Amino acid sequence: MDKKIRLTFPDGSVREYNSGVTGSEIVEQLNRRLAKEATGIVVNGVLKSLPEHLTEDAEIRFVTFDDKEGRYVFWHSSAHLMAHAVKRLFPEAKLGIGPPIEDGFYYDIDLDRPITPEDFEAIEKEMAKIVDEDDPIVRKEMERDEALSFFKKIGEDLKIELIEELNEEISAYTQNDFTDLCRGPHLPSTGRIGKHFKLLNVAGAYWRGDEKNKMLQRLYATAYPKRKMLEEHLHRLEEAKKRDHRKLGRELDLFSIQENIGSGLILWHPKGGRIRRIMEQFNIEEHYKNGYELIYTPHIAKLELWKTSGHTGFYRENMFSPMQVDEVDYQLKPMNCPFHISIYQSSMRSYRDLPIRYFEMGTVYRYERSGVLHGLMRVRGFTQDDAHIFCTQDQLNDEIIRVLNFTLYILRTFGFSEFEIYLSTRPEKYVGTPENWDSATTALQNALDKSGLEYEIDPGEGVFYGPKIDIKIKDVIGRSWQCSTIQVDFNLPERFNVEFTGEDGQRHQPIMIHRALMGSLERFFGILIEHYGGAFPMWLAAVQAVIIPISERHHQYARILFDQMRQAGLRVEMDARNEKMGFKIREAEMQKIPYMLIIGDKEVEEQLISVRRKGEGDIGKLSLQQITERMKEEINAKK
RNA sequence: GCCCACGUAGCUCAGUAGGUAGAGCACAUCCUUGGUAAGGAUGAGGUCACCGGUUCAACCCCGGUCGUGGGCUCCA
Repeated sequence: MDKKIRLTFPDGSVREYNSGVTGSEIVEQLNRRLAKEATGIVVNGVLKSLPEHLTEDAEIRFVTFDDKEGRYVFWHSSAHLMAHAVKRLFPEAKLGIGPPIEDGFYYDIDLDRPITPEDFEAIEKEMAKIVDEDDPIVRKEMERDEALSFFKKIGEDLKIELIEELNEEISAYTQNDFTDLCRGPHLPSTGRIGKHFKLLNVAGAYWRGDEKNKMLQRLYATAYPKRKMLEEHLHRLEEAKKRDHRKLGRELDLFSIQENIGSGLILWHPKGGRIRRIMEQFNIEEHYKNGYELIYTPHIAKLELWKTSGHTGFYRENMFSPMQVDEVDYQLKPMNCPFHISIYQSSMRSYRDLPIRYFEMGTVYRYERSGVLHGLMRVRGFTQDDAHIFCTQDQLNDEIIRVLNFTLYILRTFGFSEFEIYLSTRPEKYVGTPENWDSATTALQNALDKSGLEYEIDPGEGVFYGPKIDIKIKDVIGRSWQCSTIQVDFNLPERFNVEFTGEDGQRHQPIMIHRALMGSLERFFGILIEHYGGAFPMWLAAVQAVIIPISERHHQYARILFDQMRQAGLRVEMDARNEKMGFKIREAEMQKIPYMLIIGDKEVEEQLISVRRKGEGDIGKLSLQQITERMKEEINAKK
């Protein structure tokens, strides 16, 4: 009855409480502000609801929306709130799962009638009503049979399916007329959620992510404890929309995708083409510096080649259909590797030749299901900065380190500084010997350790032919994109019987590394567009400066400047249109051109140039030589 | 591929109980020669994604196809 328990707080202090005290009670006494903000309590490392009773000595800490765990609770309860509202409006709706996600939460709902954005308001209204009711959210533990009969009674078939597979303790949370199967934890009452929520969109999602299952309607939404936070989040979404590479691609005339050409096939317009050329040139030069040889290979080859490589087996669903030429089947290439191997095999290789590093800007075609295509990010024809390294076992370690450093150098030059790195190890189905896998995995891991970079291990996530390192880059608004991949391959050397002559005069099989740094140029370009919001740094900008003569009598001088700057290798244009200066400046700003060079009477007379920097405004007068130098410095600094 | 939504001028979007369409920007011509984010006038521009059906009549209703978007799944 009067049992006391000792609770340890994060600052190390220890207090005594009556056994059975709840988190809510403790935090009420402790700190009124925290009491308002706390969404849950962590007891000995386990996240729990505030109203749960504590009966043992423990270390405790309260979590708020500022903590990951706190947000989890907040959004989880928000998901229940939304489901509750949906059930009130559509009692026949059946509930799937409704977890918190990165920026909010969703709930999968089985309902014959499609939910449309027009319904959002009604759902939000009902949610607000439930918040006003401030219904206590009560946990109840259930026996399996009890849970089954309860959810059967209320017709929640999908929940039944979940219960049948549950091994842990079964619990449900009830708020007023709504009960949901749930592990929890939750906020103490619906009023604690507040009204700063918003339904964002609705999309189809297969029950349990399996396309053989029924398609449910997934309602996405978000919620925040404060109005301002919700507004900021919505603002971020707006920002992301503004940066959308598909929108910018059109506005800046970089590329297009056209119906009569085909889905997932990119047309690079002149400005996009310029930027691509710069990306390629830089990339190729750096590859030469790093000991690679540039090669070119065809876009199609006999189907037989792809049988040898095994692609017709394990890669079949991603390949375009073969075409017949002179009664022989040919295949559009989905990868470059077999060609690189064929070049390797065009003559005898000695251990003295290794490592051999073949590099290609290889254009490949892959069949992607229509629903997954997305601007430049997911296409059916793309060009990879692809390379294959053939080396000995002894060289593997050094090669991986080289590749890793090279990758990071390239990515950093393009303006990315944050990375997420994953090491994927041997999956259940694999080729090669466990010993080879181990040594290759060790080599990858050693390289990562030496680099001093943080990385995560994805156990069993390797490709069947070898372990790999994937590098994701983070863009300015915090989204991550996978571009680079470094993969060890035990499969192809075996299939093609790739060999070299060793010191001992015997034939040996080299190890093969596949690697792409930017990955797909198309996708990398898309990421760059969004990363820079279309305002490319000088070294990448399609147009680095536009010359703006104020009136026709300045054209002659402007023309001379234009020619000279072009001669100096700068990407300059001249806006000789019959428009006012303000108009031309506005346009240049919107086109995100870094420099505007204004030429009027004063400039002609003084033989100077008025320089306006995008986003900054007038920065004064410079001579042709000064502005040329300034621009070149910026270009060389690649900033 | 699947679910939902969408497809009107180069772009952004109006539009009609079913009677072959409209704005702004962009474009062309003319006027204007203008100092740091939109000068003015006139004009041209559309098989209303495509194919079929219903109807006296379809951009609108119905079916199919293609494409786009949000997701599922997969991945560079």
